[in-house]
Amino acid sequence: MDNKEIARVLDEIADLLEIKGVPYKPIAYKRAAETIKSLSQPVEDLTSKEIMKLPGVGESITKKIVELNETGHLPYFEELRKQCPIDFESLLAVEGIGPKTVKLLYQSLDIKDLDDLEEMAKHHQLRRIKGLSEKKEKNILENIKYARKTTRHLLGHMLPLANNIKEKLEGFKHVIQVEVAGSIRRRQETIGDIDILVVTDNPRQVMGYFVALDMVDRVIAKGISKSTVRLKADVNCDLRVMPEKSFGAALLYFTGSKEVNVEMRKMSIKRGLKLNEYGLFNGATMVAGQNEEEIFQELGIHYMEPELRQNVEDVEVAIQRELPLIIGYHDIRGDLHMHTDWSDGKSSLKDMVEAAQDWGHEYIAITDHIGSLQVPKGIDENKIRVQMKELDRLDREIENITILKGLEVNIKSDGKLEIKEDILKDLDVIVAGINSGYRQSKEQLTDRIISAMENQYVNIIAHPTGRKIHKRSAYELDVDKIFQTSVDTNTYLEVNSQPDRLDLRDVMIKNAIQTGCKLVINTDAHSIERVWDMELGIATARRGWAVKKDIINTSSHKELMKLLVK
DNA sequence: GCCGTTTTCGGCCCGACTGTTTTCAGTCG
Repeated sequence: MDNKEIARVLDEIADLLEIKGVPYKPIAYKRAAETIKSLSQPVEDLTSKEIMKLPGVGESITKKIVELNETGHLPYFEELRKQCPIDFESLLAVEGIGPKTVKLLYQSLDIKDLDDLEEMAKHHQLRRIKGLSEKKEKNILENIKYARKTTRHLLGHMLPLANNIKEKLEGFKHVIQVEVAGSIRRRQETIGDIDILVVTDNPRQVMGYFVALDMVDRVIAKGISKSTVRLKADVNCDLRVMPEKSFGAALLYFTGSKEVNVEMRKMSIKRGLKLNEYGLFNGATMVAGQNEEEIFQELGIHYMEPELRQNVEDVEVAIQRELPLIIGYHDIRGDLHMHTDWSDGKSSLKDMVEAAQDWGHEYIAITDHIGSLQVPKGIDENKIRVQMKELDRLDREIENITILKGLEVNIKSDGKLEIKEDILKDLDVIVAGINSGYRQSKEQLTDRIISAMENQYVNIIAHPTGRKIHKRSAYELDVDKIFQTSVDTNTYLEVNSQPDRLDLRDVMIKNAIQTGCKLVINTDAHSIERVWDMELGIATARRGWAVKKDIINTSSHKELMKLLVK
């Protein structure tokens, strides 16, 4: 069983125990589920002893994980489920419904899923239950609609929207300070809602301004300290007003993650302090709160970059003061995977170069697709020579940026490259990727990538796992083998910055780096606007604990050219 | 069920908001 499935079982056990009213165990199962979810390797590959060492996993849960791995079944879980056969995930997705209400609904009306719930609500059965009411029934009916269509949104789509709202607030006279918090600040690859914090001298005015912004669809709640709106982009946005002296504590708290918050509060208690969204307190005295840095400092632990605030272990590493100095947003000096209208791109060569210059790149590689069945708009082999001359001309014409000549080539299903090799030796950068035949076996796909890496001209493996968020999962690969071959052959694995790819993803990046791999962060941009996706790739690398030296395109042009020789 | 710079037993994050609570439980973040 893979980690996701095991975590799901543990999660559901927690829900089931919660409903039965068992105290504390649900928290334990939830925590274990979180640990398994964030694991960078399959738990199947671990021994019992190793599993037991994982945070939040003890003897009892270890036994259950091993049993699941070995037999695919867990009688303990199946028994619990038989006692209450409820679709928790969908019911708990309804705003305002928690475990207690699920229990109440099940016991009084035998409600097991969203359809049951909607049926009963429509027929005004909920209001008859003691503890519920007409108002609650109406709320539930309204919220079912959102629960049904709630999907998480891509970071790449939400980040510009959040920044736009932030800018509008910054321009409003009563706003003193404003920051985007929540999962966007952690740069999580998908986002549930947008959280924004402000300091203001006039909360009422700010709230009025906020709910009237042109991107707002409707107002869900409007108060002096908190307002929630539904944006036209089909996502909720919360605005909270905080006192200036608490801004850092609030930012820390509203940035999360939840697990990190819980862990930091526990840690504060151990130090005789109390941490909440208003500050860090010693008795009644506030010892820190205006900014995040001073809170970490007072606690005597490493400052945690928002991208590193994922789980309990991150806090533990911060306590040990062993967090790495992760790559910065200005450390990247070039983009080695870009397309133009010579193939399937939308912008001209010159426009792409100028966009890259605007971003601040010192060098870029133009890597148009070779024409093939999959990429009918690709550049044909004769035209490559013409483009090469054009690139040389542009390189001379445009100052302060070096243009490298490259290509993106398809790795065929037999592992060979879809191009005659004699042309490759005249190019600076070869990006190879799988753009067809994802359905092969794990062995075949692994061998395909490995034989591409063994090709003397291939420098970069593009979007190595092929996943597309919300569309398709990563293909099955023997990643250990691929990471090792990457090290052995000086072939670099890409962190692709396209909003729905972000591939390699964070946990994989962490693993690759531990194996000794060097990576490259590329945009794979097909138009000038997408040159700015670089920020998303960097964010992903930061979440994967990458430092500057792990990423080849933090090098100068001169150093880079050495790295591109196999 | 897990865990240990108070602990192998006895705790387990915290505050705000909502609804219907007449003093608080449930939910959320």
